[in-house]
Amino acid sequence: MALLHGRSENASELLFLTDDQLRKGIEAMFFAYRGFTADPDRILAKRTYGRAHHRALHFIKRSPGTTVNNLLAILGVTKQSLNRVLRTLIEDGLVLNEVGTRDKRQRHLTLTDEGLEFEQALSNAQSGRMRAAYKEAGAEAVRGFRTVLEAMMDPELRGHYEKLRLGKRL
Amino acid sequence: MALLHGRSENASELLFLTDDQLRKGIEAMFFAYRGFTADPDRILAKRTYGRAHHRALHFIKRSPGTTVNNLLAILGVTKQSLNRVLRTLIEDGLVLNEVGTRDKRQRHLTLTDEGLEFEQALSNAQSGRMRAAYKEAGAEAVRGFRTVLEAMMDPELRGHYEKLRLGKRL
DNA sequence: TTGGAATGTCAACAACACTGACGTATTATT
DNA sequence: AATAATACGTCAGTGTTGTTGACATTCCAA
Repeated sequence: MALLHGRSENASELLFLTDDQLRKGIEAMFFAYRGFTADPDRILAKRTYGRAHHRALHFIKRSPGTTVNNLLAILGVTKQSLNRVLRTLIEDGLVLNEVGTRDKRQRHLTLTDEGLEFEQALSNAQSGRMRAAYKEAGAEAVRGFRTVLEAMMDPELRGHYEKLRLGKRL
Repeated sequence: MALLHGRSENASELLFLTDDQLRKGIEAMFFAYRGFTADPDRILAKRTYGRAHHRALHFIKRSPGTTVNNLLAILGVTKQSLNRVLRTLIEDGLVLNEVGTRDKRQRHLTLTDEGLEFEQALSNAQSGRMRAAYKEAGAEAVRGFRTVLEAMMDPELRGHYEKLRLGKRL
């Protein structure tokens, strides 16, 4: 009896690992990511910008003075792809590109006032929906949300995420 | 005193709604989504397929016999965009395109045996990581994960998600 | 001084999205 | 029966974002 009970308890405990549950999680990620990007996308479209511009602005704001190489590692794209995006942002006066003082090969990236303003508009749009979702779901659900997301990251990317979590200067 | 206590309790309860917490959530979504798509992307690249093919295969498997219009609503793309993907999948013998019996204007989409096999390979790759994340995070975290994701969806898309959750015939 | 690292740029290409226009069945409405 | 609406497919053009590959420049370090 104890054995049977143990078995059934084990089964119910692992019920969240069934194929059906995993598929629901996959679909939830798909649909939620659409919502996640929908609001900033609308703002970006007005400027002929795309998500790549948003991502660059976000991480430059998060780590002001970051180098191109660091940004490449975080974004996970080629330098050619990032360069195209950075060039337009610099040309449009949203990003500042300064030659490094210690190592003059490096370029330090910072947001201009206009860049900060635009990033804020994007951030507000995106975090507005996130805040509503957090509020609706509650603190405990949010903890679970973040726990699962962190477990889904590539270890290497998790490194970048953790670093950013430390809350460097803004 | 009671008032002050009430205030402080309220503040700690809402600590998960700070700008910093929201930003962490945004970054978690970004990095996790990269991990979410990384494994299937590797398989797709071998065939000159992309994520669009994966999504089409996934939802055709999920709702066999679905129509093009229904798929368009779920995927949220234009018919031109979907058509390009469907055409290659049909040409390659992964998807079956059958004229409707009740309404001959409609085309019913189904996976062939080869399509099922390929979709399974993609699904295995993707749910492998998801399973590991679920296992690591635990059942309660997974509940929270899904709760927040569902709250982040567009209401219209949540409708599609809910329908799919009902678990139609496979 | 030489090698390598960091950065930038040019060109070509592919996936995937978009708009707009048009054609063809088929079904629904009047 | 004529007309309108629906479902689907297709052609053409455009834009964003990613990729490779090749090459130049600048600068640090051995």
